[in-house]
Amino acid sequence: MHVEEREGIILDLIRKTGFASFRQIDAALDASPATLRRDLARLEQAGAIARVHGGARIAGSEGAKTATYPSLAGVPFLENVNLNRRQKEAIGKRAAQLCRPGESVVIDGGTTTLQMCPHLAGLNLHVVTNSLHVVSALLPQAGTRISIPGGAVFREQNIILNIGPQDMTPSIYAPRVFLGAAFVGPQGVMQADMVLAAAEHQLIERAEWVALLVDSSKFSGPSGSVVCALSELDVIVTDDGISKAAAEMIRDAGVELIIA
Amino acid sequence: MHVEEREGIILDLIRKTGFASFRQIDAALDASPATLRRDLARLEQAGAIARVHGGARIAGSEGAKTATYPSLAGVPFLENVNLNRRQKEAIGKRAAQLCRPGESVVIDGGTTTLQMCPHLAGLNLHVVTNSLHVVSALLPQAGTRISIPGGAVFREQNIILNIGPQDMTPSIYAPRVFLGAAFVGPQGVMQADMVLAAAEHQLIERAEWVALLVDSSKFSGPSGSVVCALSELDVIVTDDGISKAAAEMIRDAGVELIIA
DNA sequence: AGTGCCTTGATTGATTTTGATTGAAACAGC
DNA sequence: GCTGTTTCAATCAAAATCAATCAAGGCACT
Repeated sequence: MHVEEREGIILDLIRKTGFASFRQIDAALDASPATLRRDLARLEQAGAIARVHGGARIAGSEGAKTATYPSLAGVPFLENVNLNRRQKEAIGKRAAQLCRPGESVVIDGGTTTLQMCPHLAGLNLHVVTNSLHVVSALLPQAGTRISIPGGAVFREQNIILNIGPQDMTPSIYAPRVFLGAAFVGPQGVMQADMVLAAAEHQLIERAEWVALLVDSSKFSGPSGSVVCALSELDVIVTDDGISKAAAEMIRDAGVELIIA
Repeated sequence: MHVEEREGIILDLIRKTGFASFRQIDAALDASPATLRRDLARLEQAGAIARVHGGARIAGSEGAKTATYPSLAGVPFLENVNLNRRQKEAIGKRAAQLCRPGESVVIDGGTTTLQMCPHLAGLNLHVVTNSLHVVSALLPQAGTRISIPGGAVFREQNIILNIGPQDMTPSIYAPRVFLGAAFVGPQGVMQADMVLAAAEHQLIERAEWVALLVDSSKFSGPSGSVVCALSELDVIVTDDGISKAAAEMIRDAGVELIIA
């Protein structure tokens, strides 16, 4: 565990709700309190956070004493990359095994689906994505063909979205889709924000097979904009932290459940 | 095992996740730590990576503190970026002045046109581009809208090219085009490679106004695939190294010549 | 073969990071 | 106010990492 890695996780923790107690940070990271305090001191020095007795909060939010809601809207999603990173990596690796060499797949944007990318080298896939992060991650893989839909770039979500009447051109259509999501509940798959929900809807509306990649924390939490119903999915890949109730809900909807 | 081979493996390792610890690198390569440290020092000197205690990460991504956009930093561009850099910067800056606030423009890929990007902040432009590098450069500019055509990503050139029958969707059409080129001669504007030539042809075929950005070295050299005739251009922006003969050729073709 | 140059690997000591300990400071309850 | 508990900061020793130096080996060229 290195300095930057720890600082990234700490920042993610703090940005998640605007505040993180020292105990939370200590529980999340495997390092001595002294080291964590030094990390906090560095981050404070850099102006990224403001320390208070017992924890730290986002710098520049002095006025907002009231609890801020966990909001993904407007927050560049890369900040969540380090959250539950271990699980996301496992899920991404497992999901990559679902790919068949040479086929065409759609990879949605999101921090979990992004973790598939390192494991796709050598499969000679044709990847269709609307995520600039995915494009960036796949560029070094010489054997992977990349196609993207045209449209406007939305910088908060770092996705490309065609908001006109046209949809993805048929020439870059791929039948199998790997989807990410912010929350999953009985109402279906959800995204934190309408733009993302619309983007994902574009991706799956003509799909023949849809896999959802989510870490188990996504099965509880606030809700958002509905992308699709659970029954529209074929597979869900998640980690072993999933509750029995959630697993049952998934099976009841007729969706295959894979624990990475 | 040669130097370049090792450096390539190290770079791949680092690009895989954006960071690689020294132990990982040491485990992956059969060379002494001293040699690997020398490799890292060279790569850092070249600006490809940034070393931190315990490892190294991609240059330009300042940890999780600021890395919010997908960065193409570290993605191989043409070696040309630093070639005639002074001139290219001047040309880019001058060409940016040709933009009118709020308008829609097309910016072609290439090392010269790329130099326009830093000067476009605040103009509230709508930029249409097929270059991933341009997208990357414009992402931090909050006021600049970015649109891209759909299609396949060509990694050598880092451009998006629609090779199907469809062309750029009308909704992201922009009438004024800033073009780059590899070579300019009496036969017209040329690119070193057919893919690039085809991409640029797509860009200008419906343009109402075309500016060509080239440093003066481009007026002599080998030729390539023709993109368009000189007479199809409206403006050429170049540096003061241009020869009298070339300047005359341009004026004879009825094209305005701007020396940056 | 001999020379000079470059790359590599090993050794050493310096620097950085880390975890534990201790005393000071802040907080909560009475 | 006062006291017990928690949190914080400073210090120190151990471990890890880094940089500098030097000798050995490879390669081109004479």
